[in-house]
Amino acid sequence: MKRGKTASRRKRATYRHGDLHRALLQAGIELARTGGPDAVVLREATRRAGVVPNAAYRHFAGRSALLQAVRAASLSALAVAMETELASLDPDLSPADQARASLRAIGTAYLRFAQAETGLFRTAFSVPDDPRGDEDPAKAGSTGRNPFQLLSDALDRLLAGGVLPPARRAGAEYLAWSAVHGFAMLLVEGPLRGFTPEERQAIGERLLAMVEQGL
Amino acid sequence: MKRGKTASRRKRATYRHGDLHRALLQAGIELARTGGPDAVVLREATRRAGVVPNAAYRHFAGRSALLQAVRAASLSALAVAMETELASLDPDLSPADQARASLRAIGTAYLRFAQAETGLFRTAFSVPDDPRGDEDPAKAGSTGRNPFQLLSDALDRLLAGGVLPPARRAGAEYLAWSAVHGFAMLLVEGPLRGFTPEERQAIGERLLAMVEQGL
DNA sequence: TGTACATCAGTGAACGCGCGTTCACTGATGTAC
DNA sequence: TGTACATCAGTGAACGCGCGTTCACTGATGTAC
Repeated sequence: MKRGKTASRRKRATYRHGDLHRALLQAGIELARTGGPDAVVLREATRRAGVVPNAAYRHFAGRSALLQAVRAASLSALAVAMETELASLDPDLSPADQARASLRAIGTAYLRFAQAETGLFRTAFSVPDDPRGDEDPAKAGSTGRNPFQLLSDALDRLLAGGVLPPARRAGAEYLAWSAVHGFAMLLVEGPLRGFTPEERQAIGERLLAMVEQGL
Repeated sequence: MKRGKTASRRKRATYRHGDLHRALLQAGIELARTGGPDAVVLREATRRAGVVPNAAYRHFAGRSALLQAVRAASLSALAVAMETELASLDPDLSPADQARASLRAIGTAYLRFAQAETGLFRTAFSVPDDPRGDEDPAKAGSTGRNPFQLLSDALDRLLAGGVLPPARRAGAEYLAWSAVHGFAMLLVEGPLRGFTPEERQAIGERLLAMVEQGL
């Protein structure tokens, strides 16, 4: 039986792998998707790539370098989810309504991503990483903005639309982020795991309303 | 050099330990305090208790049983922190102000605990555990109420004081909890680790104001 | 008050596990002549 | 167009590590007589 190692290594036509860096990253993402950051294990990634364990060291400095790359990919996937949600907004709204809608879209995308891609979500935020001024494009979506920047943009629109008083703009990212992040964490790996989809949806909407109201 | 094992085992006057159950739990709590849930390692706990590894099995079914006990203790410690904060409130306030103050006290205690006892905080919420209807006294504070129940009590007071409209009472726990929990997580093991104490304090206060306003 | 004995808390030794990482190697590839 | 050769991606074997857990044991304690 023992598949994997031997089997997939046989499959390779050539002695060289071809694109091992990519394959390892892909395997790492798959591991994170299933089991979160702790599941990103060097040996398992090489197994999935059909390669001997130490081969990974030609492409990554070590396990933590691989994990780092997987984290960047997770953040990028979240950014893409936000961008997709934003793109679906009605462009004919007034600036103020547009701004409100985009903040909700960011929040909705965040909660959806956390629930649909739990492992990647947990991986994305598993390690400290100050979002202020982080311009790594590997963490961005297709607009080149990372999740934190997309949230900031939405808040800027609220300010411009006259919805958010200037005095409350500074640091508003952290208030909105905290609320949505907390709910996501409680749902995803916390005590609210048992919530039904209906409960999740209902509380999620009320949470976004609370943020909009309370900001 | 090699201290610990030999040294502390020698210290024991009698062949029997005396209160190994307690000692293991205490060691587990200490480990969690320093390194979070993953740091609760059976062998290390027995080492600290000055006992051979398998001795733990007389008192706990296995590692996960020990971790479970440590989690309960962490929740209990959080409940106590909340109770302490509540006890310091001015009793002469109007019911409405009293209610508002107690919700803030709960939130403040939560954020303080997360920052002062990061390891225990992370341990407390590391595993799913539906708070609804969990009456385990090991998770409660000295009033017999666990953290979730203390939050519910505060919201009930807001309702009774006429601050919170009845239609918004149901599920309000999850809105308040999410906001505070999210901020705590981002501070404690997330991207906001780099915040200064001043930033933490300022954003924390605004967050609690947002919840009060937006509920 | 003294002794035999059952209980069971803690011992000592050993397992198998999968991990990250290091070493000296081999052989496919692409480049210089 | 053909050949020698340097490069370096992937191999094979091995480390040391700490973990959770199981086994057959031993000896301190407290109870029954």
